[in-house]
Amino acid sequence: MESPRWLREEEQRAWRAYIRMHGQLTALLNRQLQADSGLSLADYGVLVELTDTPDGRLRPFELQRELQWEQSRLSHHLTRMQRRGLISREECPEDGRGAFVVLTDAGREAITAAAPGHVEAVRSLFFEGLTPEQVAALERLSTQVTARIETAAGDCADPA
Amino acid sequence: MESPRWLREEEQRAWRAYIRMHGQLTALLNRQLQADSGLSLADYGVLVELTDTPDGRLRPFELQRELQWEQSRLSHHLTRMQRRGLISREECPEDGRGAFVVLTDAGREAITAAAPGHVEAVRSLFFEGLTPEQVAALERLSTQVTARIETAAGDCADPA
DNA sequence: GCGGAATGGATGACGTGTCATGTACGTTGT
DNA sequence: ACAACGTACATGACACGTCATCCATTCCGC
Repeated sequence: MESPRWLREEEQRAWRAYIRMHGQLTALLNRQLQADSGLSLADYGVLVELTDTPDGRLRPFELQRELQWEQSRLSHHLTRMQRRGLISREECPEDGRGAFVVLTDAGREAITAAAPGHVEAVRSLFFEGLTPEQVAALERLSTQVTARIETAAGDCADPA
Repeated sequence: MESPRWLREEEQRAWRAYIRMHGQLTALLNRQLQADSGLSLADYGVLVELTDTPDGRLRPFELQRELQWEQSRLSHHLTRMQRRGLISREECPEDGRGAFVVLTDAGREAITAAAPGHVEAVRSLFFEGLTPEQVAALERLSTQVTARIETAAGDCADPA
């Protein structure tokens, strides 16, 4: 505790570069998506998950597991998407507490229209500047960190 | 345009892993910072910039350049930080339009108290899981992408 | 100097995210 | 059977971020 173990200089630089990169990247992606199709990245994520299921319907808790969102964030966001007609909610017969989130036709059209432009933006802003080795390294790095984070979070929630 | 050039599978995986990692990471860092010191990551960023100057004062547009924030976001955030007593605003003598953002004593105390815990969280959640090569690779990758993004953004703002 | 453009900054409206809490239903143990 | 607990989800309050817009001042060409 005496000396709080600052970051080494390379770590500082890497951290700042990373934070800056992510901020710029998501800002641009969000703007592109919003301008071209009226969707946010958050909307896009929800719609992708729904589109990935055969019948375009999921329980909120399944969506939550996939997106790794807070429950209340998801609930609020679904309310807003419902208001805009992108999804609808239905009751769940086999669990009186539960619900279903259902992709509407408008929702399916929106994601279908938005996807090509978004994918193209991700590619041109991000992947086209990287070598395959860098892409592989990024995946490894992200996976390692995520694993580390999840054990850390588990520790404080479930301290055996 | 005919076929919208989807991402390759490795890219898909890397992208999803990256998005997931970043979400979890910032969520945890934000929570830790908030719980331990009542600051958000945004507050922290502003206070760091101010602390990095000799007299703890900056023009808003300088802050904006460093943080790469939207101008109105900065303005709103400064208003909130001012309301909480972390900073104050002063008039700028040599430019009648301008202003100064000044670190208050409370602001300096807050960042001083918050920094060790935050740095430790960044280290333990992020850097301790990575090799020096990975850190270096991350910095290169981030720098490359940022450069790419900035030329792209420049292009559409200033199309010669 | 004067009119127009550019710059520094603030603000209101509105969508978004978090925390704390509420509610209703299911599950489990006795 | 019923109390206790857990799970699925919603909600209100409030902080945060973006967009469009506004105001004041400075800069620049004439």
